[in-house]
Amino acid sequence: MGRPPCCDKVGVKKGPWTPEEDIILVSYIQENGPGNWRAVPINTGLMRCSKSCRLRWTNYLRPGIRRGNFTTHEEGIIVHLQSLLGNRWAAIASYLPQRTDNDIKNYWNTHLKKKLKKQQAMGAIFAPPPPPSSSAETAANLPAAVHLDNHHHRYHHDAIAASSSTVDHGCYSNPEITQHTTITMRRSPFADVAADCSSSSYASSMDNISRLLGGFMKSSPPTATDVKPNIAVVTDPFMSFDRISGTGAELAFVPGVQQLQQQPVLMGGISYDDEATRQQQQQLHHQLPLCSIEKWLLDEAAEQVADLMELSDGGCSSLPLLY
DNA sequence: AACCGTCCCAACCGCTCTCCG
DNA sequence: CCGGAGAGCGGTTGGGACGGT
Repeated sequence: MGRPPCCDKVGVKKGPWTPEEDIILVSYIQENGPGNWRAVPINTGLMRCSKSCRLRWTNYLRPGIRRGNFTTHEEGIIVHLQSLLGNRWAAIASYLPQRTDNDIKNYWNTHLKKKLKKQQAMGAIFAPPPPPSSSAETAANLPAAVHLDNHHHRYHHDAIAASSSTVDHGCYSNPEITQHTTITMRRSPFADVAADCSSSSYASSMDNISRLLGGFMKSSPPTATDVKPNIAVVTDPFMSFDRISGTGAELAFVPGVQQLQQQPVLMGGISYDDEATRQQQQQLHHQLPLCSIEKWLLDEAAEQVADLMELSDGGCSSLPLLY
């Protein structure tokens, strides 16, 4: 233990970021892409530690961040995922690419926790809802009305997290599978440029500094079209919950529609185009019943994929990106 | 108007994970 | 395999905004 905090150095500035600092940071990332955070303060002259730069970028400056009030739909997703995954905010955030884990965490701590407590006190405990396909009935049962305003959902499932979560949700009936398997999906820092940002504070009023810098996406960071070939759309919704032995496997998927491109799903250096592997995974799926929350999410995902396709057809430049 | 308490969120802290030599 | 460095994640906090008295 004991590595000294990176921000303990003398001369390292703390506290709120100024617009000038933001612009410097964004300009640098525009040129060099995100990553290698250690080099950022050195090369930019920012008196900030690398961590602070990364945080500022991921939580505030990166394109596509949606600010402002959470929709009831987003609330619903957060509540369900929290019960499923526990306080794994990064995992939850991967379902809401326009929101940062920090935002979700804050929203949970300041709003949803209270809201749930209140509801529980009133005896109205959130129960896993039936799939939304049952329309009006479903809407009544959901903690929040479902508005499909988030077009770019990617679905993340972490079986380990779910099974080891302190929240006993009772979704997984096969402990052997849940114990040894994991899937991790990460949102791209470049995803969802087309988010509509409503904002009020400094940084929000800047509407993301990146927007001020018109051609932000022009250089090294992967663009939507750059990355698009790595997105595999999986027809079988069960595919989406692949259980792969080991850790660190990353799989991109959008369940419920035809495969858009015949590309291997290559995430984190692991390719899933191998047919034998695929079949093994499918076998695992069929051993593993989905809980209602997962079903709900999958059904919802199918609808969102339709939105997604519409968007991409409609010339939207910000398809979900994965890395 | 001044004070006080509460709320909210951006940012920090510290731990864990992952990668690489 | 091991250790160090960097990156990522979740919990916590500081302080500004806001509302009530």
